[in-house]
Amino acid sequence: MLTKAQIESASDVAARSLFDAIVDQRIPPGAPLRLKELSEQLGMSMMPVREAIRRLAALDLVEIEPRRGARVRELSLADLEDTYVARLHLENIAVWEAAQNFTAEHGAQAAAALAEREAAQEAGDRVAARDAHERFHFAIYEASQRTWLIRSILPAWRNSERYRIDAMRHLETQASRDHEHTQILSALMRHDGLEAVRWMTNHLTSSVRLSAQHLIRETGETERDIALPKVAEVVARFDISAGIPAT
Amino acid sequence: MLTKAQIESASDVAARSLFDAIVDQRIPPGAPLRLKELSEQLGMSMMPVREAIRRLAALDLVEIEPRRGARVRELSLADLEDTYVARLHLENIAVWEAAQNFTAEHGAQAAAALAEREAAQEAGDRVAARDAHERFHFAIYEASQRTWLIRSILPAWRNSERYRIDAMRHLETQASRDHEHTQILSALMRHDGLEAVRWMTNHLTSSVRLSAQHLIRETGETERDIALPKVAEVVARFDISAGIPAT
DNA sequence: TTGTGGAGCCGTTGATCAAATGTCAAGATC
DNA sequence: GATCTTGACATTTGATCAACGGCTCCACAA
Repeated sequence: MLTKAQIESASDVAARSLFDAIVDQRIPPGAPLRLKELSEQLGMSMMPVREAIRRLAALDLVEIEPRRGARVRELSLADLEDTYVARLHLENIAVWEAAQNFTAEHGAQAAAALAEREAAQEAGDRVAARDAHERFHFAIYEASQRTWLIRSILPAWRNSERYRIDAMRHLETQASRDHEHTQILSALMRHDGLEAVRWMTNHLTSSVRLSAQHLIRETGETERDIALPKVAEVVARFDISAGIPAT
Repeated sequence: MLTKAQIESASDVAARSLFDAIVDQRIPPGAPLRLKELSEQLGMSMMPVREAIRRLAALDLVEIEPRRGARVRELSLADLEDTYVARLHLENIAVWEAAQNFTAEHGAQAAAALAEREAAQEAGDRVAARDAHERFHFAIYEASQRTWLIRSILPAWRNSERYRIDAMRHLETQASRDHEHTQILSALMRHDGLEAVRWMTNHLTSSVRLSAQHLIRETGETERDIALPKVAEVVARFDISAGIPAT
């Protein structure tokens, strides 16, 4: 029990609200974010809204032009590809290092988040599902104990959330993703870093393919295959380096 | 020539000014950042200062406690080690991928920044030297064309700047660092990714050792060796993955 | 096509509100 | 009698608000 609920400042509310609205595309890509309009909607002054927008700009979800205001960054296949290439690099490193230090407590936290995600999914609460999903992944990365590495993951993660909207709605893909999640987790509990990396790579690769298909259907952007590193190549990098003698 | 100098907002000025002051330790670790005090010093209102502080908090240079204000994050050997482990991972990937796409123009930009850095060093202008150094490294990373990867490097980079203060003052270490810089650049111009990674790893490893020595001397923190991955191990990871057949 | 005027909007300001801490004195306890 | 605890008050400081000033863009006319 919390002795005192951590107060949520007006700009916290605004930032959360705007983030959800952008990720759910209730505010579509390219749309301008008018301070006055948003402050009236949220029942607060312009300043907290302004600060919230700056925070989202730090995550590159919105673009700010000086004296011109902010607008939601456009989505593109190139940005999607770039985002997932970064995630593949960063999150595989985190998972690899997490495998060595993974404790039962890490496992419990991750499993709890996973359960919450599925419950929220059942209940149709997309925001809660997204939140729990993020907690699952980062509970895993926490085990790597690489603070700066974990921090560097967050912006790309948040950006990729913009592409996941609706792309994951179908039940069969959802089941397959749940399978990947549990496989990653169980590999980590066995301290099998290589297997965890393998499943993580599969997880991200299948995510980006679904997102790309959805984006192409939705926006009519020219269809092309996204250029990701091969799964075998990614995994091999970790596999072999494990056998290097410590000079 | 710029057709019109990009106007610099008050918060831009404040952010730059505070960043320099923190990195140069004119505002020491642990010191509180009082809005009123700083706004008077900088000759502006509290709000731009507040925004600048929030920006620095996004880089984790300062810590914000709600309703309590901000203070400069403390330095520690653990944080130093963590920062450089992240940098080793991230910047080696960037350099590796940069090698493939490196053009003469990238090389020219990087070389120019390097020259500026040495000139500023001669002139004793530490801020300009730091700025040029950052431009050199990021000119290289730009060649990787991995936007999100490059973005994720910046926070850890900026954090490591806090530890470099004065540690690099001696001429002989400076000369050795210049050598490393030119070796990285020339390897990239030859598209020799492996050699570039090797020099980058040396570069970061020697940087972190100098910074650690300085920190131990300065703060009297318990001396211990920092735990970094072995150079051979880091390099081998890239070496071998290059030979993986593209399935 | 180019110049001008007006409307809209952002960035900044100074003032106000509210929370948190430090101070100080009175009372309780040893 | 000395020390610690407790509670209210005052002060400091961050968070928010409403208004001002200046820049940008668009429409319209020459």
